[in-house]
Amino acid sequence: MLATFKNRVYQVVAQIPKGKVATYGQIAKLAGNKKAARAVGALMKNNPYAPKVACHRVVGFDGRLTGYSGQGGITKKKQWLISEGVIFKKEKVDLEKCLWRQKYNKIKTNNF
DNA sequence: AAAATGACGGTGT
DNA sequence: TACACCGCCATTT
Repeated sequence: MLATFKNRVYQVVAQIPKGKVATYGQIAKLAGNKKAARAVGALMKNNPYAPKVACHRVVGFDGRLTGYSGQGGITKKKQWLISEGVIFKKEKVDLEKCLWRQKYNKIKTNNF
């Protein structure tokens, strides 16, 4: 396993749980470069690890469905996500509920 | 090695 | 919502 950027991206994407989605920027950040969101998309297009890599669970920063070279394109991707339990707001994903969170925010043990 | 490419992110009209 | 522009980055040719 080469520690290249793209491999890290595939590694991260493969960890996205069902019913959740991640943004290109988030993945890029986890991979080491939060500004490499664009590069992430390009890597998804190649997607040599498909279907192991859940490329369909990757959405835009606003939950917007961009890209997807798969069959049916965006429409199919949308349906696919819905089937996994992802909630949709019009043409966008409800990031408030379905955004993948690798790290949970520190819980306040001493509230008040 | 340099140029071209793109499934982004953000801002403006 | 649509369209145009620009900045950014890794991969590919």
